[in-house]
Amino acid sequence: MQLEGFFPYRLAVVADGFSRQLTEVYQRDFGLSREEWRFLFLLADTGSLTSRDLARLGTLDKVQVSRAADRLEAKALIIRAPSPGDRRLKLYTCTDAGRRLFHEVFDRVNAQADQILARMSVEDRAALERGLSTLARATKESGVPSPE
Amino acid sequence: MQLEGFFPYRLAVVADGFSRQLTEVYQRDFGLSREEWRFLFLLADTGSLTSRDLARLGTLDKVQVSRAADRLEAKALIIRAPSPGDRRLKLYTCTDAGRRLFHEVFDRVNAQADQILARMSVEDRAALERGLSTLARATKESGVPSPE
DNA sequence: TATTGTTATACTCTATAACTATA
DNA sequence: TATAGTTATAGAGTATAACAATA
Repeated sequence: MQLEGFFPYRLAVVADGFSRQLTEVYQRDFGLSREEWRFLFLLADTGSLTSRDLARLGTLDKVQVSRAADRLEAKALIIRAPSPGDRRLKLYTCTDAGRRLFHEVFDRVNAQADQILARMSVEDRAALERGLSTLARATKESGVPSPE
Repeated sequence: MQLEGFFPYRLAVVADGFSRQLTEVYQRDFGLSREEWRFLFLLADTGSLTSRDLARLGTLDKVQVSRAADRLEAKALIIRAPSPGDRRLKLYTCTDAGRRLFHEVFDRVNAQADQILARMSVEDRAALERGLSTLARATKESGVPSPE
């Protein structure tokens, strides 16, 4: 067994290489961290979300959410307010500037992703989608001891 | 476009989740860093490799190689010697203890990976392999401005 | 002069735990 | 008491540059 042929290694290297192409765009060109980018992404097209929603939907923990919120608030891209129902929770809303920036960044990131994915045939992309979805399910089922 | 459906996000999350299951084994149970693990992997079944080989084959830079070598040498898992041909280069060789440890770790890591992959059908695994290979090629071709 | 391996440094990320305020 | 958000801290990882040895 060679390292290059070892599936886990290939997955890690390919995912990292692909991710790096996109990270460069939102980080270098727009000064957004990965957490800020995910945060904006989730908020841009919804009304408001709580920290809990953001953490769950964006695969972030509460510390990451809190710190990303600090920076996004300082840039006036989001508004942070106590949640009416339960005042321990915070409710986040995108500002117009936040929405505008997100769409600008999204176009650039998406274009970069498409530039890569367009080099694959439709069949290969479909295979990747399918394989990725089933791997996601398998990983989740294996990590969380499945109910029997 | 939802974040959960955004391909780059899904790829990053799935790859990270899968990797984490394996990292735990070689890190928590055997105290190996990712660099040490890759280093041992490359060396276990070959005679000797130079730093340059290890860097290229293991997607590591020269600093990572040098530091991983420090730790592996301290554990007596590898031997480091100047390369006869060009004495600026170092030549690394696995000790018997290194080989033994590698195979022990490999069995455990592989079992963990199989536990996840076995939850996928043969077809889904084939799709994943195919998709991953073509994505690797597409990413490489896109990153390195292709010769025209 | 250029390259290799090493060392140094600063920066970011990650994980964890304490702290506060609300419930 | 339990939970949410914040803040603090230590450790790991990353990127870059300086440096000595060799070519």
